[in-house]
Amino acid sequence: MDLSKPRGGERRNFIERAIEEDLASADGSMEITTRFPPEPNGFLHLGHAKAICINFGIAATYGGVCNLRFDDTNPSREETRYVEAIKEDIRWLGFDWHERLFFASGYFQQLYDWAEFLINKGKAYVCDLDPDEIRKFRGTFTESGKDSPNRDRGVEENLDLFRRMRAGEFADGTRTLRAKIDMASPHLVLRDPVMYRIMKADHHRTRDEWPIYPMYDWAHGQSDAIEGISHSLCSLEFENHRPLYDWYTENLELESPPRQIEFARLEVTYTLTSKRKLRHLVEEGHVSGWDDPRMPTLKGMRRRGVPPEAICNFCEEVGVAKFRSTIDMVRLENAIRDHLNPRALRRFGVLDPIKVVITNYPEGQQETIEAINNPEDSAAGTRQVTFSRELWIERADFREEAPRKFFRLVPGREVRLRYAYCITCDEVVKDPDSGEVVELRCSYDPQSSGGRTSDGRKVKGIIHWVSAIDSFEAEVRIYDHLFASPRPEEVTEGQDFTTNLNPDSLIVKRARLEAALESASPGERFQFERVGYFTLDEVDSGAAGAVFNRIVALRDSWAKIEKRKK
RNA sequence: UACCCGGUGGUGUAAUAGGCAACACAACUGGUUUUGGUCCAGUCAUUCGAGGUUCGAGUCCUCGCCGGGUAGCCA
Repeated sequence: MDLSKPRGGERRNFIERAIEEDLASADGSMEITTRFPPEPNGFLHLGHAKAICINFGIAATYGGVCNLRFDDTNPSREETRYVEAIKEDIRWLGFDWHERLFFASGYFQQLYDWAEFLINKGKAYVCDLDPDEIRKFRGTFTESGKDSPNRDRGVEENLDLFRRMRAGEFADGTRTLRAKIDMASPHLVLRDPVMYRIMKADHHRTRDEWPIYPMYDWAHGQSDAIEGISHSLCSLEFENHRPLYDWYTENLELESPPRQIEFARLEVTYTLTSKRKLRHLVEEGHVSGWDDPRMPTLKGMRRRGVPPEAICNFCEEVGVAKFRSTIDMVRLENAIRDHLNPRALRRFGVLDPIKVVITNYPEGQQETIEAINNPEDSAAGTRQVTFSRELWIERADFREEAPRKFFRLVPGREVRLRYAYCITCDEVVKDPDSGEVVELRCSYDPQSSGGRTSDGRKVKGIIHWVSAIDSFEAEVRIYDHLFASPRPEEVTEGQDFTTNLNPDSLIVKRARLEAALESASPGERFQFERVGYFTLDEVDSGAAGAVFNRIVALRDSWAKIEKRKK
């Protein structure tokens, strides 16, 4: 996907259509500017990726820019470390805000001045009600609210009180500045919303400069306006706030106010995109951290080995709409495979090794065999793999009793070892106590070099293998969905969403990998043939040995057949 | 019960000024293949309901039905 490519002839989503209408009616005088406005109180996840792709993508499509603006209006939970982490994640995804890095806290003075402007116009007042009283005065869905006793304070008194709020004269929570709109409005958000609250907290950027902080509604639209945002794209939960968003820009008498357009946030099966719940998983130790490869956080997916391009392609493919949909996780997995298939170098990795001895292959002998690095890309070249008398193959590629359509190794049957020889299983050696198969004694057809039979007989089964001589042992982590349920948030009453966690979301294997993998470096992604895509775990690989993460499995139609039979 | 927003195959997203419901994924068939991968071909919906306007409605109007959101000094 190329986000910078104008989509002239292509289909547009409802946001693009709205923008094109605005562009047309502005008659050349409008420049498209968007913004991605995270609150620095947590790490970015898959849901944010969609917002990032939309905002940066739209800007690129229409030749505009996208600002990165931290919405840091609530110091009680925001930290600089999140600012840095968020910047890193956005860059990793492949987007660049250039010099357009902003903070809502950078506008505190302008916001304050605007507040006085509204007070002077008689459109804002200082209210002495406490939070509980404000709630009671607000009324309900069906009953209108009651005016605050302070609603008709004079301008001078309001100004005086507001300045004293700003000077820090009052205790936290004792007063607010509220917009004077309409306590009888059917839109609850318009019933004299709070603009400022008193909060003597240490702000990550302005420290103790301000004892009052603007509310989201008062800060966001105005920040948009200051930055010249043309289209403020946000998720559906802000739809109810749009009348207020517009009220502020109207009453501030701003020219060319930004237009807010809401879209449905990304929802994916078998996972969650709730900051609060993800935090719970981390804090309760259900995962190893924010970067646990099973987490839908960008840090987690990065460590897992998911290519950022796949995430962007996925976001593009699933589209943008106002319908609250849930995307099937297989779509993400597919996007990952689609991106990796033409790129990832092929290697052999045996996850669950079982020893094979080629009884008619001379002891001590070995040979090197050429293997293709990527059949999808001839430029990727070839590599040498070692063949020897003792090999490892996948336990799943052997059955004592072959089910129907099982093409792999079975006593008395022949399979091809990819790029090497055809072998026949002659004998099964078991552990006398456990009955477990510990070794397969096979014979090879010396005429079948490269897997081609000299007599033209067909050998349908083909399996991967590694030599016992130069393969090495490594830990391989097989990840599955973090949750066993497609909709983890749906729980029977009295239960917690963690009851939906998938107990098998991580399975650790002691694998045997081909020698070429020993030089794997962080960030490289491989396809272990017939198994899946893997990458080196940057955190846990070390002197004690390599650790590989499975990014995603290969499609497995044999598994599908077997599942269907049950 | 007030207000706001939605409803197109199994899942999503489309459908230029109303003009043959398209694309992708999933599923199922089959083909190719030294990865049971990839790739290729085929099958799979009368658009929530009822009226109305119109030569013609997924698109426009009316009335319903169903789903989501909103009563933080969170964002």
